[in-house]
Amino acid sequence: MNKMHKEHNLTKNQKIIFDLIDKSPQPLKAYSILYNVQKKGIKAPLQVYRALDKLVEIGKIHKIESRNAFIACHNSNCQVAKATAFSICEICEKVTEISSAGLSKYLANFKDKDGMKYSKYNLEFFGLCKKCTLK
Amino acid sequence: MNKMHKEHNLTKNQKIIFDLIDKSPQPLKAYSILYNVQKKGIKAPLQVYRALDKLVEIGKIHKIESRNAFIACHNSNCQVAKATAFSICEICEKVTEISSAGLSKYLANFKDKDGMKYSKYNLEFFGLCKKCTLK
DNA sequence: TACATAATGTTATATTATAACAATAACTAA
DNA sequence: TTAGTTATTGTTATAATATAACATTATGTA
Ligand SMILES: [Zn+2]
Ligand SMILES: [Zn+2]
Ligand SMILES: [Zn+2]
Ligand SMILES: [Zn+2]
Repeated sequence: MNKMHKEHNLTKNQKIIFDLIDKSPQPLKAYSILYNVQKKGIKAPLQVYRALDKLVEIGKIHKIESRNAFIACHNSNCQVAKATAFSICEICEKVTEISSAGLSKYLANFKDKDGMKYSKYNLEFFGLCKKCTLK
Repeated sequence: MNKMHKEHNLTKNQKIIFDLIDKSPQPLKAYSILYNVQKKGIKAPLQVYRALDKLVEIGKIHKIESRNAFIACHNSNCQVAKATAFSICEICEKVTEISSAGLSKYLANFKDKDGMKYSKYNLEFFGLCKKCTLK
């Protein structure tokens, strides 16, 4: 396998599943992924979930928790899935990863009154996207 | 009970389920709730989910999305479940609702580059609580 | 009253996710 | 190289989370 790239060397299943998610304009759910990759030999839910777990772990995809769905990371700053923010349209379900230096900085530095130390966060904003606002 | 909330007259099932969640020191999952209220005559998952949906809608409880679990609101500022923030310990799973005027203000005013208008957000911080840090 | 709305009870089913175990592939170090 | 180790895969079964559909009962309101 080609080792020239510094990117993670995805395995066969991981690559099949990442490519599908990466091409999708909206988040995909696990069983929809399964249905779409069955022609490529991935037959069981666990094969999908294992690839998803790994892809989340290395930051290639993110899970949209409120939707149980997965989206490819398009934010080059975000090597690992430890600081994520998304906007979600409640009508058309369009999801966009938010890339804001100000927001990242604010949240990375946030400290609560108990002095708890945070290593990770996930933020989901909900509202109407531009398109749906005009309707 | 928190009187800052607008008083909703909870129905019988809603009250049984809210009381259970309110007394719990940690978030409860739907089927654990079901198990615990069966002696009070609530027999089916749907009875639990319907009460949970309503309680979330009126802001008496919140769903911790990353855990599929429910916690009572102890934040008097939080009339409705439109602006929520939690800290979650990744070892002991202790969850605390964050009440920070600065954070609320920052997030309520946040605007992304597409000019999307947000009506709601949910933020989950992950890390180690004080107790687990000392171990 | 009569109508509308909300909540309940019940059965069945859909959706999301993991357990357990055997086999293979890939990586590491003597 | 070769054995030991770890990661990944394949497979079957099952657990955990959540909703559909429909009949009934309670509550609010004109
Ligand atoms: Zn990202
Ligand atoms: Zn939209
Ligand atoms: Zn609250
Ligand atoms: Zn802890």
